[in-house]
Amino acid sequence: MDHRAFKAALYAQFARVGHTLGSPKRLELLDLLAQGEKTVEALAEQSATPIKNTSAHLRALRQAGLVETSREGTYIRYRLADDHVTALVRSLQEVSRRRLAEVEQVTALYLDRRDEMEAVTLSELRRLMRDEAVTVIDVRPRDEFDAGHIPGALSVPLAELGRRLDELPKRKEIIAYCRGPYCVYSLEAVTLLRKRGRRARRAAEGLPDWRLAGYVVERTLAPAATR
Amino acid sequence: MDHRAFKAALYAQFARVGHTLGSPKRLELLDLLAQGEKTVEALAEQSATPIKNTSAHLRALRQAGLVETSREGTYIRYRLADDHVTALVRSLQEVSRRRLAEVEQVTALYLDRRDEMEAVTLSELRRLMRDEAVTVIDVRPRDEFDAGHIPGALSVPLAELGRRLDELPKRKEIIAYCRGPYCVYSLEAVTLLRKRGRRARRAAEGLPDWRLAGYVVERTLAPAATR
DNA sequence: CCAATATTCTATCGTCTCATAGAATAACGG
DNA sequence: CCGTTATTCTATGAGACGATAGAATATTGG
Repeated sequence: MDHRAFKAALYAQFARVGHTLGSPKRLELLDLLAQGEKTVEALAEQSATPIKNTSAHLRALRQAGLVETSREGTYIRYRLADDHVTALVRSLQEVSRRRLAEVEQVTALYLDRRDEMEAVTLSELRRLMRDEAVTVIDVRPRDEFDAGHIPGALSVPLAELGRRLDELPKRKEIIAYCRGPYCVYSLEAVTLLRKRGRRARRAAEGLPDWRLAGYVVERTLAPAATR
Repeated sequence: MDHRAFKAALYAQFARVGHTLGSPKRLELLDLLAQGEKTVEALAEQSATPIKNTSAHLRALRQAGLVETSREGTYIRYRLADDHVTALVRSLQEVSRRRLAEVEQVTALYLDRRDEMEAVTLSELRRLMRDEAVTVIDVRPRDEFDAGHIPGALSVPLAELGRRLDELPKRKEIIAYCRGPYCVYSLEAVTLLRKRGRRARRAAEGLPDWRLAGYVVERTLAPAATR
């Protein structure tokens, strides 16, 4: 085996992984899976994609070694193969953000820029929590909270936030976090909270980023209901 | 613009970058560019690809925002858009390595496993250099050395190593580094050095990784000859 | 302004990929 | 062991992509 053949084989393998990152749906699935393992059904619903397509994409991801499966009754659960996959996806997003003006345009259309400016970094958040200066809420679906959350955070899924406002202290500032830098749950939570007269900001990143930063992640013991 | 449309647009942009990572040649070009800027001609030669193909791939990379160009006389120089791109490529390689048994098989065919075991990590290397315990040689082509190298390292391109052995101290251990974890220059250098009775090891990673680790990189002032 | 050089642009053909439909498989509940 | 549910496998047509050939562009030097 000579130089060229070696290089070609090597880069062919890298490209195999790279190729699976070339589809919007697959990237969305990876982002969802970064929140914790999920069934095909849940992934299909949360990505608004037919189950058959979802299954096909998941197969591609598995063949590239990015995700793994395990069976639980008639359900099959998918999860990321390891944290390096999360890091890879985030790295891709980071490069995209810096390089593609389009992403800025797209996000500007949806995300209010002022909210972004006020976002709390994870290290700041950590300090604020240590000082008990803030109330932190996790506005993701409950199963994602159960699969892993910031210790001390309250699970208040976005859908429940409106009717559970009383549970939250009135004075302390509230920090909402969700899936990641491009997840809009925390943004909507902040908007709602402010409308109701609370002081609130969003975290700049989400739970997967917290994990990647090496901070402690807590799990709810009783395994979550599916979904 | 609603949730789904926003997400779709966002992930479409990420996928645009991801897609360009799906071709072996493009990944190879990115790896080469991580060593410093190069002309199309140099890239074509070093990747053993026709210029036309190289140009086409470079165009794809530029459209995705991963590389930038500048003109210098009749030559056009390409360079990575920023260090995040290097990090992305390394992240991809890391995930590939962990996940694809094939990469291990491929590398095992070419890289001698024992050499890998003895590789010096960059932080170790840094310590050894501080103590002046080793001689460090950069076995990449000289233009890559000029574009950026470990301070204190000697430029000894692999092709010149055989006839320049006298320049290297006889007692001190020699550490060779090159382009990155999968570059074979340093491996071949170590093999040659040992054959000639020197104590030698390779660095586990290359110059781009040194840069990413945040260590100081030195440049040769007189801009290198092309190539 | 013309020739030479480096590079890109445009167009073509074969190949790969995607979405998706229909059939198949695997585990559970009765 | 049979029906049900969750999921995968197989097959197919439309479209996208890669390698590459030929024409075009931009800069330099005369």
